[in-house]
Amino acid sequence: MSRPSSPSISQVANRSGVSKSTVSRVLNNHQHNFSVKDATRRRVLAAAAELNYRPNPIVRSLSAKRTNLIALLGLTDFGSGIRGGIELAANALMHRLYADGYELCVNVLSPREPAFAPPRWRVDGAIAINNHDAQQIDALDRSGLKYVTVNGPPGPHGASVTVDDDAGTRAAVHHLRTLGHRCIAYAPPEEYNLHDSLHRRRDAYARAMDEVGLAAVPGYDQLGRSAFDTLRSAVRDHGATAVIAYHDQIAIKLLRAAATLNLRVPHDVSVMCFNDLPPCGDLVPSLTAMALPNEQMGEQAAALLLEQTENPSSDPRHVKLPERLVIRESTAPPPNV
Amino acid sequence: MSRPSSPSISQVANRSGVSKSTVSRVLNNHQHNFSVKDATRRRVLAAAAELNYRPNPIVRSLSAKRTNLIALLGLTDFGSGIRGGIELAANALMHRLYADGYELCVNVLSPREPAFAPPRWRVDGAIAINNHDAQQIDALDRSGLKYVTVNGPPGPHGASVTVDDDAGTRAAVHHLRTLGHRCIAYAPPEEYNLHDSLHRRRDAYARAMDEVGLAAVPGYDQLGRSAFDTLRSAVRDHGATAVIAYHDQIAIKLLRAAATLNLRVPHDVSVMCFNDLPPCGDLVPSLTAMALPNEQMGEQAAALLLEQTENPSSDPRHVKLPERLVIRESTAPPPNV
DNA sequence: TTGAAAGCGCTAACAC
DNA sequence: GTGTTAGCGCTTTCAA
Repeated sequence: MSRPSSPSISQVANRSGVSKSTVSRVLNNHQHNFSVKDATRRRVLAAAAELNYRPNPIVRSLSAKRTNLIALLGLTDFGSGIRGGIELAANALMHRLYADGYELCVNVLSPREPAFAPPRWRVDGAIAINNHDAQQIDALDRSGLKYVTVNGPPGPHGASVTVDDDAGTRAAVHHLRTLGHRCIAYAPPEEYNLHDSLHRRRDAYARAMDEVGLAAVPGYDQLGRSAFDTLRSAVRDHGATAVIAYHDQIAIKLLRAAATLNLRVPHDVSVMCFNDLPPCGDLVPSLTAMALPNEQMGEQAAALLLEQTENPSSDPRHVKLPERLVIRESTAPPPNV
Repeated sequence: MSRPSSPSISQVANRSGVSKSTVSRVLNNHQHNFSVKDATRRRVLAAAAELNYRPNPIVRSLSAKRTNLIALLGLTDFGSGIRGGIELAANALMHRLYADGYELCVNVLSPREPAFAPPRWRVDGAIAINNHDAQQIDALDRSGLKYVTVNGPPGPHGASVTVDDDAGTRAAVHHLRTLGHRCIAYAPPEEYNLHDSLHRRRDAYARAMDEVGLAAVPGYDQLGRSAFDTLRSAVRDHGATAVIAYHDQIAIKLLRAAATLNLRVPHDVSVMCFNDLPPCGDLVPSLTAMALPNEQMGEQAAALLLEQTENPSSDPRHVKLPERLVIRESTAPPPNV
């Protein structure tokens, strides 16, 4: 309950024999209407270093115009033991922002807090990750804060970084078609989720199949079915020789379902998935995957946000990043070729 | 850059026609030296509700004695795309604290920030997750803050929740021994990490083998070797018929190594691992695992911390939670039985 | 080139 | 019962 003993700006001021204002101005490198004698600056910097002084970024935000704080929104829990690529994006993002002199602040975590509510302290911008729809970020959008959505639909006034699931799906279908497959199924996740990739990939599949003159295998739009049922229906009832899975987790279940059904992968049926995360490459057979550009998403998000905060009048940009086909063991020509 | 428009306590005060203090006292349910007319209380609550007022928890911590904030320390990045169980612990912890009226606050994230530095705003307690050693939490320990370490060694003045790797390892060896195995290897992770489980499990393995009169298979203490090399050496050079893996990730690589070496699991070699996380149960073969009590760790951590904060003179407690054997397909009697 | 003082949102000690 | 005021750590006017 005791006050954390980290040094305050007053202590630095005392130690260096100047006022708090001067300390603040020196440490923040103020140029406007301000200059210091070199000796003073050095004394201040020395005192700060000796005390290991670090300003409290949130207190600073009480009064400062610019805070160098970027809020990371959308983190309402720590994951469910199932990890997605978004962590990789968040890491890349953090490092990029840091390089530009910003810090990332994560909202206080509480089940009661709305997921994308702008923070209650002042920040220079916000990143909304994995928002399901545009409505979810309504409050953020109306706050006037500059923001970017990452891997979710953009809001009216924000920039966005998304992933080109359309092209990715087309490339996936193309890959399988080139191998000789003519009956290609799509496996939605076993469990509902609200992320828009759920619809995006499903619809992209239907479109891509249509484009190349193949019929979508029934069941592709059926949610809540087990991987086992999806695979059995696709292969046994509809003659599918390949399955594109919504993500790696469902693909792993498909591999197991195949084993149970005495189907060899890829000999009897090819399996591939979106999102190339561990352990995709280590499975037997290793999984062909449409890799998502996780790190690039983070970097782009940081870049787009900085554009906005540093040039407030610029129009928010929308970037769509390509996915990348990683061919491994789980896809091969169909049995009858 | 514009100030987020979230309402301040002054606005609530204006709207309800009372002073800020009264608003504060009503909303914080003060009892000591304070009572309100019911009409006033209702007006305040109504105004707060209408404005959707939420106090800024960090600003509150500037002056409040008690903040109802618990700091979560140790989160320096968002993960590496590889799942861990600690997220499950953190979730359980958050919900438990929330139920008791606390909120969790995550430090501002920055690569420059020391991992376990106590926050620079006032909190009622702290949780340090996955600390590697006691030294890492030195600053925290000296701060006088009440804290718990979760899944890491305790500090001199803090409570701790750990996992009984010793008993777990013994149970793993017992399981395999009961199946008939006499030559049981241990596979350390491919990549170095600093977490103390690295030594704990390795040493526990050596001890457990010793206790039942079996010889530890050489290589168990060799870090940085690939799963493939570990398995080949254990099976080919030393006749191992079973391998206990440090975690699920290395176990998955062992499965692949086995396939490459034309070893069937579990027919030729049994594989099991610590940490039962997805996709352990979905692999082919599904992995026998020593499950870690992730959620319980979180709950216990919250409980131990609350004990400390609510009864500051009580001695910090140390809880060690049991692991649980989950038998699946990847372990079976050795080939020659 | 620097300091004093006000103020950010909130709580707590002290009035009345 | 309720208001007034000081102060938490920091930045930013305004003065000098």
